Amino acid sequence: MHASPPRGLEVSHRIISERVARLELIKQKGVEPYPTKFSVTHTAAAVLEAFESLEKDQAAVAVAGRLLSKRGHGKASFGHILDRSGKLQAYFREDVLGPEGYELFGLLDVGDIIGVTGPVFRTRTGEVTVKAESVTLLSKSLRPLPEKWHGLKDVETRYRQRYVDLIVNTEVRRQFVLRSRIVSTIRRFLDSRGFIEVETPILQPLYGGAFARPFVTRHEALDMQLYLRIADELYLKRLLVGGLDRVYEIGKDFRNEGIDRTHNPEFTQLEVYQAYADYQDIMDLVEEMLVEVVTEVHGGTKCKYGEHELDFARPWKRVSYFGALKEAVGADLTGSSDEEVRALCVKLGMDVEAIATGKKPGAETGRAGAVQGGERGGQRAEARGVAQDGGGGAGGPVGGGGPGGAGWGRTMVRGRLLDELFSEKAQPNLIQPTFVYDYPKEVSPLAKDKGGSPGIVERFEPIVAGLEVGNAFSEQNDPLEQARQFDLQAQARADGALEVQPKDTDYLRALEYGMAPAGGLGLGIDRIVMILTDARTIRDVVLFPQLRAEALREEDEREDEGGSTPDAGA
RNA sequence: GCGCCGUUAGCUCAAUUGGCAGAGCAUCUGACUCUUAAUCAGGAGGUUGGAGGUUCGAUUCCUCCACGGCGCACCA
Repeated sequence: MHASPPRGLEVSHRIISERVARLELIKQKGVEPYPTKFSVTHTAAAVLEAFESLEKDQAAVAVAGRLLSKRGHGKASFGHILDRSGKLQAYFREDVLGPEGYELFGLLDVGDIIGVTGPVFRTRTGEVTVKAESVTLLSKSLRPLPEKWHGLKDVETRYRQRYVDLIVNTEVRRQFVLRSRIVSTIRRFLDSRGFIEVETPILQPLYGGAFARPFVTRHEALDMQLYLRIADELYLKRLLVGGLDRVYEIGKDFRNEGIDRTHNPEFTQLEVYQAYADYQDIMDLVEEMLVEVVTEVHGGTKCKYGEHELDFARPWKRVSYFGALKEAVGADLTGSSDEEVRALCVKLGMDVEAIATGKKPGAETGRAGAVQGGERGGQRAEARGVAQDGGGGAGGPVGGGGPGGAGWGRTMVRGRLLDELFSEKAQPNLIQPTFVYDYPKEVSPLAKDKGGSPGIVERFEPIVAGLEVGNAFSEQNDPLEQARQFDLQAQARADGALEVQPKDTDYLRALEYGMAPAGGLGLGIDRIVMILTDARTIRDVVLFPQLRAEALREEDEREDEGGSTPDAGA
């Protein structure tokens, strides 16, 4: 499907007209082409499974699905039908169906949805087949399916018309079934541990819990502006205050940012909060949960992703943030000064000034891709906002004109450079499932300080195949400290940092009642599904990825179709 | 937002240096009662994504536009 549909439509229109003509013939025969119901006894897979006994008993089965192929041989034909479980061959004979029945079969097109009843047998070539004693048209198809051999490859059409993609590309179908199993396994895992699934507002008067520009919408009756949530975090932690000690939510977050191979504007995120736990407990939780998920979909802890053979077996590698950095750049930057970090970056050929001022060309890459779905609450991001003291975008909190690329404040350069170093040098090497823990405080203001380690917070990210798939920490539950962080953010906001969330005074009020110590986690479901289904782009694990509007000329098509009526089937 | 690449029949793809736009599958007609990329014979199907330009002549070269892919930026 390309922008304008022109000539091609004339042809497809011809094929459609032929099918419409056959549809009319079917109606003239008194056959209802769109009946309401068909009683199915077996799926295709069930027939294959139970073949031996079905054949012995000569039991008639009733199967239904889409007719994928027709191979006519005069007074007999073969065809395959596809249902939710797979494909099954059917055999149609005139002497069984009768002249009327066989004639009706002749009016069927590949793509029609039909029901077939009859006994099963094995053909001379060994394929389990239903011998049709009756055929029922269940839905007439008017559009031709893509070619049987090469299938549908055009990615644009595959995304725009996912329904066609799902019909003809079995691998795509399998992938989305797997996605569903991954999510249900996660639910089962958490449910069995006493977590309850909750639903918090998607339409929010104040957005928060991450550092991102939101989508803005409007409630007419209330006459107020609302935002689509960018994270669930602040609402879920309110529930901890309320005494729901183990909660989780799986839902869509919306971030008004660029689209690329790892970012869709709406994406699915799991957030989990467990009272009386810290980030170490959450690490265990993540390990155990993913082992269960991977085992469910792959039958073991191993999984291929691109060139890599991943193994999710416990225990995962655990490496501190500065340890990973040291391994990557050969220098221990723990407690390093701004100048030391800067000097190292210069030595490594990084454009320090550009990074520091937020204008670096062509860097900052690793982190970007990493987090969709991965990073929960955006602790780091908030930190960033806090640090911004200059430069960037002007205007209101939302929807201002600028790109939001405010310059990095002098106080924040170290954190920014560290992050850059980590994304560029350390993260890409972390292929096997790894926990990177103990992050610099500069980039994690909602996490709790690590006792005895100034400047470090209790936070970790699970990294798989070089991608951040989540973000977790021991939650900040000191209301006064949290208020200080909010005030710092307000400062950054005033300085023009578009992505910084507004101060959420109700959230602070909640914390003031007292929130149990807790560990929290955000896990990017899309990212997890990508890894477990060996998908290269997020669009392959999102059923209907966001695309620009298609130039559909529906009216024109309709008019054209009304035109000539080919001699087909007459 | 920027750069590069792409868009040819319903689908998958060809087309020498600018010289009559092709194939396979699908479709249509005919034959065929165990085929399975069924087979055999015959036919139809195109304003090469859109609009301009250069040229005797444009799928091919140039400009603009639309959509997509990749990269960058943004961001998670």
